[in-house]
Amino acid sequence: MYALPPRYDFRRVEEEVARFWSENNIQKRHMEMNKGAPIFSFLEGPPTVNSYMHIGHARGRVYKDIVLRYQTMKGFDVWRRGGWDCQGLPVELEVEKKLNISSKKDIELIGMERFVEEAHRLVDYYIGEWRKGSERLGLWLDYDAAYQTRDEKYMEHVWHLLKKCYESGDLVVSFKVVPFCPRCETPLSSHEVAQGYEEVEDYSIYVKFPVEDDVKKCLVIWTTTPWTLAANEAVAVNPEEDYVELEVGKERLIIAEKLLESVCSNAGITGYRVVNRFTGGSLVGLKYIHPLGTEVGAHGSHQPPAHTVLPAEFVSMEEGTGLVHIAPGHGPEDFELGKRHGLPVFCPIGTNGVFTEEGGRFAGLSYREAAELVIKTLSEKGLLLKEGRVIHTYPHCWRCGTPLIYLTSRQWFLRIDRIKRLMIEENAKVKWYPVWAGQSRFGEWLENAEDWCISRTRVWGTPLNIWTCSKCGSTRAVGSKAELEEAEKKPTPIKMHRPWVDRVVFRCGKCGGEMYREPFVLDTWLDSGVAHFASVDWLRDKRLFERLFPYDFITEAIDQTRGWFYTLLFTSALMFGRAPYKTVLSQNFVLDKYGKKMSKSRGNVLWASDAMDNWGVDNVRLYLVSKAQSWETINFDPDEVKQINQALNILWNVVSFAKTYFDLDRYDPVKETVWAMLGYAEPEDRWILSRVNTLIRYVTSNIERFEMHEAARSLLNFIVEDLSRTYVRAVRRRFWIEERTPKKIAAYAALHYVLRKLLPVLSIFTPYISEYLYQRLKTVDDPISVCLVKWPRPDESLINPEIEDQMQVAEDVITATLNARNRARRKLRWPLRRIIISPNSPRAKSSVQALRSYIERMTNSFSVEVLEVGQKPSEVLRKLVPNPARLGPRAGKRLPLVSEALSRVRVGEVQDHVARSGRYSLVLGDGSIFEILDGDFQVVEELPSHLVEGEGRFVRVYIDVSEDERLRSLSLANEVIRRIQVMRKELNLEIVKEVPCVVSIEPQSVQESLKPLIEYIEEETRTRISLGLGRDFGGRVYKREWTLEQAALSVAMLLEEGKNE
RNA sequence: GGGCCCGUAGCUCAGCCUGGCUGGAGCGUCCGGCUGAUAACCGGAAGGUCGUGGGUUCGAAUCCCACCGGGCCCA
Repeated sequence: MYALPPRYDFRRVEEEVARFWSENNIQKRHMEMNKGAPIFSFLEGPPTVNSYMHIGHARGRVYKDIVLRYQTMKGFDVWRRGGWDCQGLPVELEVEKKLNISSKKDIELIGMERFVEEAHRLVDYYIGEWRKGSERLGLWLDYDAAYQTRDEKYMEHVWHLLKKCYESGDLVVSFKVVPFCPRCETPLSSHEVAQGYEEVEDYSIYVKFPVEDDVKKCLVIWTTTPWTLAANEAVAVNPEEDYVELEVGKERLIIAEKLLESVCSNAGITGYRVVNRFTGGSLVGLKYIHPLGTEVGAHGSHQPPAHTVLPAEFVSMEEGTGLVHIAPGHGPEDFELGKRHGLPVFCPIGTNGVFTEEGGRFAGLSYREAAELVIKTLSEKGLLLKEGRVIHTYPHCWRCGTPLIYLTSRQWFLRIDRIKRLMIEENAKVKWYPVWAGQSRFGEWLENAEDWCISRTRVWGTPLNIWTCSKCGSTRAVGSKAELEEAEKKPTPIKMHRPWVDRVVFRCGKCGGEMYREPFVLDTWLDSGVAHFASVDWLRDKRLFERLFPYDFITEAIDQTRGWFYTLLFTSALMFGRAPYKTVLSQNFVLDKYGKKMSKSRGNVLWASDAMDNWGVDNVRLYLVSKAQSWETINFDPDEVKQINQALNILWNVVSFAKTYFDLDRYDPVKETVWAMLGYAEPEDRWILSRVNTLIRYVTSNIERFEMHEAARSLLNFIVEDLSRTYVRAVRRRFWIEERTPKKIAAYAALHYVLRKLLPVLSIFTPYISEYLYQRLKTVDDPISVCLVKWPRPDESLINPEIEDQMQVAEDVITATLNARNRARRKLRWPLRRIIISPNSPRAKSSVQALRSYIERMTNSFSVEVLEVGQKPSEVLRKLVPNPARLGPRAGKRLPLVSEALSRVRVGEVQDHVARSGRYSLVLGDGSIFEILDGDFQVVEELPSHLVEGEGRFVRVYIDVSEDERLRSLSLANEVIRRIQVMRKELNLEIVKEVPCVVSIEPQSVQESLKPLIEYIEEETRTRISLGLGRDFGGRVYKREWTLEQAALSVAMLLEEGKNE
C-alpha cells in the first residue's frame, strides 16, 4: 500500500523518486519517448567546468529543463545533447591554483605537459560534479553523448572554420593595440573586456609639455595613466575648437577655452590672465619637448610628426584639457591616429606589464611602479601641473580582476566587415524573449561590433592552426588532425593540444624553410561559439546537423549577449550565412538576499548543491521560476523558499486526504471516472473540474510565451486557493459519509481527475514531488512515470465559465458570512437559522440562487433568503432623525418634542406625504401640530438586534443570530462532536474504528436536550454513546472534561474492553 | 557620455502594452476563529506621496517629457 507519510519531507521524496527513476530507467525513457516525432532542437550552452554549479547556474538550468520537459510532453522528439566548455583562461587559473603556481613562467617551469595533464584531470573532475548536480536538479540532458570542447574531434571544427576563413581572407594577422591582462599575459577580446568594467581610483595628472621654440609656453594635457607618457608621441587637439593661452606667473599654458574653468579649478590655477585665443587648427604642427625625452632615450630618434601637435576629431570638450596625449602603442584611438600621420608605434612594455630595455630609465619596472616614478620625475622637472586622484570605470580582467593595459602586439583577428550586415539581418529574424534583449541590446552591440581578436598567448586551449615559415614568412592553415601527418617533423603520437602540436614542423612549399606554428591558442569563446556544428560532429556526418540546424531554442544569462549568443552568430554567419538559433530566452542573475552580486571574494556565493540540500530541489526550482520573470534579477531569500515548501505541503495534504479516503472506500478511478459520475456531481465538483481545465489552458499559453513565472504562480495559486482552500473544504463532509454513496464517489472522481491533470503539468516545475504523488494516484492505464505522460490538454467540455463566475460570488457570500459570524461571535459549528443576501447586481443574484444549497452548506445555515438587487431585509428599521440645522431655528424649544414625534411616526407615510405635497403635519406630544418640510429630516436605517451584517464584493449578507431550542441543542451537539474528535485524534485512533463512550453533561436539563441528537453524534464521531450513565466500563478508559459556554462536559472513551479494572 | 531594464504596502511581486470601478496578492505583524488534510486551515485589521516634478486628458500607477535612485551593457 502506498500510504502517505504525514508530512512532506523533500529529502525522503527526492530519495525515493531518484531511486524509482534509476531503477526504471525513466530518464532515458523520457528522452526517447517521442523518437521519430517532429524534432525540437535545443543547443546547450556549455558551462565552463572550472568550478562547481552555483545557484545562478541552477536557475538557468531549471529554465532549460522546464522547456525541454514541456516540449517532450508536447510530443516533440527533443534534441538535448549536453556540453562542457573545457578550455581557456578560467580553467587555467583553476589549474594554477591547484598546482600552487601563478604565472606563465611557472607553467614553463613545471612543463606544459604536466600542466595540460592536470587541466584534463581537473576538467574530468568538474564534469563529474556538474553532471551529478545537474541530474539531481532534474535537468535531463543527454550527458553520455555530451560534447566537450577539448575533444580533438570537436577542435577540428574550430580548425576547419579558421582554415576556411584563412582562405577567404576573414582571418588576418595584424598589429593592433589590444587590452592585455598583465597577470594572465594574454590579450582579451572586446566581449571579455566588456565583462570587466569596474569602478576604481586612479591617478589624475595634468602635465605641461613645453613648446620647443618657447619653453615658457606649455601645452597642458591630462591623463589617468602616467606610465603611458613614456610612449607619448604626439598631442592631439580638436581643430574646430577654440583654445586659449593663459598667463600664470611666468608661465603660459595652452588649454581649450571650453575647459578653461574646469581645468583651473581641478588643477588649482588661480590668478591667470587670458593673453591669446586661437583655433585648435592653428596649433597643429607645433613642436614640443617630450617631457620624458631624456629618461627614455629612444625618443631621440623619433622624427616629426612625432612630438608635434596633430588634429583629431575625437578630442572632446567634455573632460581633460582639450589637448590629448597620444601614445600609439597604448591606445586604440592613438594607434589609428598614429597610423594616419605616420607616428612611430612605440611600446616599451612587455605583455607582463614590465618595461623593456627600450623603456630607458623605467626598464625593469612594472607599469605601476613606473607610474610613480613618472610622476616623481615630472615633478622634479617642474612639468607636473597637478597630481590628483579620480574615480572612474576602468576595464579589468574578467577572470582575475587585474586592471588591463593597452599594448601593441601582433594578433590574429576574425574580420567582421564582410558579415556584419548579415549578422544584423539574421538577428532580426530571431525571436528574442524579452524583445528588447535582442532588438535593443544585442542589436546595438552588433552595430558597434569590431574585428574579433581570437589569439591568446596561453596554453590550455584550442591551438591556432597557422604555421609560418621562419625563412620566407609564408603561412599555411591546417584544417584537420590528419593534415598534421603531412608534417616534416612530428611527435608520436600526434596530439592537437599544446605542447605536442608545437613540435609539428612543416616544410615550406615556397622556399623549403621550416614552418613553425604560431604559438597562440584560441579564445575559448570560439570553442563554444562553434557548438552549433561541432557538437554534432558535422565534419564526419552532416545528416544530424541538417535535421537540427538552426536550433529551435537556446537560453542563457544576459551576459551571454556579448558572449555565447554573439560568438555563435558570428561563426554561424561565417560558416553557413545565417543565425544558428530561432528562439533565445534571456535570463538574469541570482543575487543574494540583500541584492548584492554573489562573488567568491564577498563570500556570499550559494552553491547549487547546498541549496538543494537545505531547501530541496523542487522548492528551489519552483522558487527560482515563480519569483520573477526570467530576465529579471532575483534576490535569493531562503525564507521565501520555505514558503514554496509550505505550498507544496498543502498539495501533499490534499493528496494525503484524497488517498486516505480513496483507499478506505477502494475507490476505482478506472471505472468510476469523472464522466461516469458527472450526473451526481455537486456544483463545487463541476466548478473545480472547470477550474483545472481553465488552469491548464492558462499555464500552457504562458509557457509558450516563456512567462514561466506566471505559469508557476497560477499553479501555486490554484493549489492553495482553489484546490485546498475552497474545494477540499467543500467536499470534506462528503468524504466523511460512511456509505459508498454516488455523491461521495462523484467527489472522489472529481478530485482524482483534478490531481491526475495537475501533477503532469506540475512535474515540469517540481518533478520529484509530482512523481511521488503521481505514483500514489496513477491507475493501471497510466504510464509508469509522470515523466512519460503526455502534456494534458484541457477538456473543453468541462470548462464552464458560468459556474466559475457563480462560485466566485458564492465564495464572496461565504466570506461575508464568516465575517458577520466573526463579529457576532457565532462559531461556524453553531448553525444559523437563516442568512439574508442582498446582491449588488443581477448576476450576483442569479449566482446566489444557483448555488443556494452550496452556500447553506458552507455557511452552516438552515436557509438562504435572496433579496432583490440592492434591497434591504424587511426587518431593517428605518427611523426619522431631525436635521437640527433646519429645524432648530423653526422649532426652537419644541425641538425635543419634534424629535420624539419623528421617532414615533411611520417612516413610509411621512416620506410619501412629503414626496407628494412637500410637507407633513406632525402631531407633537403636547398635541400641537408642526409642519415638516423636505430636508427637515433624514432617514436612518438600523438593523434589528438579531441581524448582523457582513459585506462582500458582490453582496451584502445579513445573518440571523436568533436562536431556539433546536439550534441550541444542535450547537451543543457539534461542540460535543468536536471534543470527541479531539480525543480520537489524541489517541491516534484509526478513522474507521468505532469506540464506546460515556458522555455526561451538567446541568441535567442541558443533557436532556441532547438526547434526540445522540444518533447524529454517534454517526459523526463513530462512537457508541451512553448518556450520563455508569462511569466505569471495566476496561481501560480515556477521559476528559471540558467547560462549554453553558455546560460542563465529560467524555470517557473505552479503549480496550474487558481488560483489567 | 550613450543604450537597455527596474522603482507600487515592512519584504517579495501583480496591475502599465490597450488611461476610467474603492490600486491588488503572498509573506510578515496584530486580533479572532477552526480542528479526523492538523508542525495544517479560516476570518478580520493595521499598513501605500504608485521614486520626484511637469505635461497630455473630463480622468494618469498606466501615455509623454525632465529629473532622482538602483541594476546591467557599452564608451
